[in-house]
Amino acid sequence: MNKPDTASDRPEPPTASRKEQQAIVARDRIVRAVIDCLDEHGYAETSINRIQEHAGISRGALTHHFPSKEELMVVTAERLLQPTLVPPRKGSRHFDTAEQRISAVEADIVWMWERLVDTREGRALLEILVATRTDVALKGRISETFVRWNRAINDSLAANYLLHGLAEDEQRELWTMCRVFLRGLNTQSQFEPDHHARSALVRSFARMIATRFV
Amino acid sequence: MNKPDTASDRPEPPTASRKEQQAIVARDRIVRAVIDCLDEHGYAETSINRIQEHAGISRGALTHHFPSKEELMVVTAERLLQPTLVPPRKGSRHFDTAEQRISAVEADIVWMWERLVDTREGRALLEILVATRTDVALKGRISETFVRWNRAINDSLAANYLLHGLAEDEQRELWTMCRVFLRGLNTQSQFEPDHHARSALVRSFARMIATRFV
DNA sequence: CTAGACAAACAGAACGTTCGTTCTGTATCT
DNA sequence: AGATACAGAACGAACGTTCTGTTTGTCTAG
Repeated sequence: MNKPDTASDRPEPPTASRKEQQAIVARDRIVRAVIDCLDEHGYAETSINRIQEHAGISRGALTHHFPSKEELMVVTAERLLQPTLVPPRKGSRHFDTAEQRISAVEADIVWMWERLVDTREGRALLEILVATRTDVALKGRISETFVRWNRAINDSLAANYLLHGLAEDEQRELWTMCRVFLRGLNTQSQFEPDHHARSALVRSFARMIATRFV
Repeated sequence: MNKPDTASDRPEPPTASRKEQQAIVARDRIVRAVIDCLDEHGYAETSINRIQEHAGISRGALTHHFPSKEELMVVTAERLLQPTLVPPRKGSRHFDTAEQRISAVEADIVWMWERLVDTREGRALLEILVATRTDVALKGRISETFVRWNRAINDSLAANYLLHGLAEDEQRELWTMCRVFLRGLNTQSQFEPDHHARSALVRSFARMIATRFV
């Protein structure tokens, strides 16, 4: 119990013995299965049985790596928040004209939608988010992670755009609006089944937000 | 099975016999219990047992009125979409100045958040929406209802604001953005637990949207 | 270098609980 | 009388957890 903190998910910190690597691979397979199941069947129907079958792993192996379902969801949530959630910088971020800056922001918002939100991972995260709202045990385990992530992502995004004309608070607010909107759009498919219509909505929204970046 | 279509939820169409009223009251109690359970415990934990206990009704009575859980969710979803989801008209909707119009739209968006989305009913609807995404049986029963509601609500909102300077398509798009944003905000509490911060975000968003109503 | 103790990885049976549904029976209104 | 409202027991299936084995690397004493 004197290990660093949580179990390591990254391939090799110092060295990884064969047994450790084996465990890492298994844990990875399981977490991926959880993400797939959440996306395909939703939180309510993501049972241990289903995860086990989808991961192609025995019941014993699953319970060995994750003693409880709660543990499974906590680790999955952390995994889903792990990737860099900031659009990649393409060249310099110093823009000469306002129109250049607007286009860049617009493209980044569309990128967020296509690469982060409207994906297996994005939908899986939504399932966990909604479930966490009412599951007090789960909330106690990961709510702090969510709050910290929220602060970190706002800082990263603000740092990504060097604007002197717009207060940092306002920038953070605009990016928060983006995330909220895109998350809401993940549930809009019930009302608007046409995928193109939703994409068009993203573009309109992106343009509206982008023009606020003076 | 030759009844109109679905069971009636409205109090009295022509006359209501004592037995009919009794049934209506029971059904209403049950649907309210479902809404409360969805809000408090989420979709996954809204079991028949819990609903029955919360409604203060026997198991037999529950299964008598709603033979299956799916039926229960369908009726609840229809109930949640039933109320007028358009802000009440306050006086005339003909505005002299642009600033008046902006203020009116802004106030209406805040009204939607406070009275429709950030409520028991709003959260319950979100639970059903998310569950419906992956539950094919449920989807088959209510997806058409969602689509029709979406069209109807856009028409109502557009009709509520007599604008000649803005194309109707653009108005519908703006209102859709509002609904998507507010729905997404219902899941934002995990990232931003401070209720005041979220309210402030609504006001900022409302102002941004309102200024688009030229 | 290797024998062997030990812990970790894995397999699967068994646990009690809860799920949603079905069934039989009783009271009440039409 | 007959249908409807209600009550509650009983059902098998599925849930998440706990348990007992078996295999397989790892580490150390000799």
